[in-house]
Amino acid sequence: MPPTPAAQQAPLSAKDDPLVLVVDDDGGMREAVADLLRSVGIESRAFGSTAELLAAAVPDRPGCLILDVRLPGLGGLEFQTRLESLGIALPIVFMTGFADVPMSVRAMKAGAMDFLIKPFRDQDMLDAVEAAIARDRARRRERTATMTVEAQAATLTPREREVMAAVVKGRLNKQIAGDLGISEVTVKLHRGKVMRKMQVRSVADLVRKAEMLTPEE
Amino acid sequence: MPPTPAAQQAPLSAKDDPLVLVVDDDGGMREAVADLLRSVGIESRAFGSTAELLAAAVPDRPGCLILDVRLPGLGGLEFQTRLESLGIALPIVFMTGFADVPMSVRAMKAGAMDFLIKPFRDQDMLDAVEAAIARDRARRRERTATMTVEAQAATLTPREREVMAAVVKGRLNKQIAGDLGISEVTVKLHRGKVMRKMQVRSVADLVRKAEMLTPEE
DNA sequence: CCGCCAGTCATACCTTGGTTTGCTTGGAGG
DNA sequence: CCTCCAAGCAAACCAAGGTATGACTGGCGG
Repeated sequence: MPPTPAAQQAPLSAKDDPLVLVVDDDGGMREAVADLLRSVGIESRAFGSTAELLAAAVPDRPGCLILDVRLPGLGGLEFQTRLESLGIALPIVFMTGFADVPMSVRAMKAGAMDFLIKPFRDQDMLDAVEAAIARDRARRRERTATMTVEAQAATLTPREREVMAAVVKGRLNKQIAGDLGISEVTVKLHRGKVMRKMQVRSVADLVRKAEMLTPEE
Repeated sequence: MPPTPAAQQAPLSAKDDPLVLVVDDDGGMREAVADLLRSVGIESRAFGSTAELLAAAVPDRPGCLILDVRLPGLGGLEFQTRLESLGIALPIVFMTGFADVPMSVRAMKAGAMDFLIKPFRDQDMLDAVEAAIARDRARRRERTATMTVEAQAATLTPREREVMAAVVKGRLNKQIAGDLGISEVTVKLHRGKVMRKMQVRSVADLVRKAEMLTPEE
């Protein structure tokens, strides 16, 4: 990073450092978890309820959620469902003092990273948090890439989109021209524009990018 | 299916109908589960232990495993790990009379479909089994497709493999020739063979097939 | 009303891709 | 020893991809 002036590196601890959000109605527990995380250099913010968390302006950083299952207002499991319907895919580590098997299974089936019983071993929590952060990092990378491609695809005209779809399907220019009822030159023209707008130089790369656009799976 | 003679449809109940494997040391339980499954038209086989299951010649059909956690010999969870290391990815539905949260969480983290407490509601078991079978079907489809591609790729010579990799990367024939220190005509020759052996007619299809071959993810 | 832009086409030209034919070489296996 | 095959090269040829120039239309917004 030679081009970056050293002076501007001052607020280094941000943006890409993980931030863990802790929700528990027990202040002592919040403290304990925060201390534990701090001991391994992970920053955290604590909330007494899910409402508090939703009200707060949470910075956009990789991280995870540590959630008590038994919470005032809507419980941890309902909150998990709620977050998903809001399109928030932050990995969740549950913790609780009172839990039964069906509850933990439900949480895990809904995608929770872990489900710890209080009192848990520090290392178990740290392992879970570490795994959750790693997953979130991966998810964010994936999301960023997808959004870039979507932004590029958004600049395409309807016709260009049609042509791109056909090219990705492996159709020849000649065939595409026939399908769309236009001349081959025009197809080439659209095709060229697609390649430039999608910022690829080979059909192979175009295929890979196009596959990222709300396709099969 | 007009071309298929009706007479040959006799042994219809096989090959693609689901088969559920039940392992429980309690004979009554095995009976009950088998009856339940039969009531919705799902065939099953019961075993008294994991050893028995391993010893048996299980037909290759879509299905799942219903496993008691507490088993003679190695327990259900260890068996789950064991199956995975054996490359057997049959979805597992656990059931048990005695279980704690950590045990269920461990099972779910290891990929179990569900974890039911005896006595469970019939519908819960049926839902779990249905979901497990659906997953196994999807997995088998995926696996079949991958194996087909792998079989095709296996017929490629080392050189052809190199050329294919380069083509999929989007390299031009000219560049590939330079990279490999051979002439462009030869590259075209290999390239043509690759297209035939992989049974594709467009680079787009080749890219998709190549992506299925032990790539990134 | 005018300009912009998506969309269309033609002509011409060049680059890539792809096949065929024919020939060479070197190693593995019957 | 002879055959088979992966691997290579050349010449010639045709098909497909790609670009540039220039020109026309029709709709939409200022």
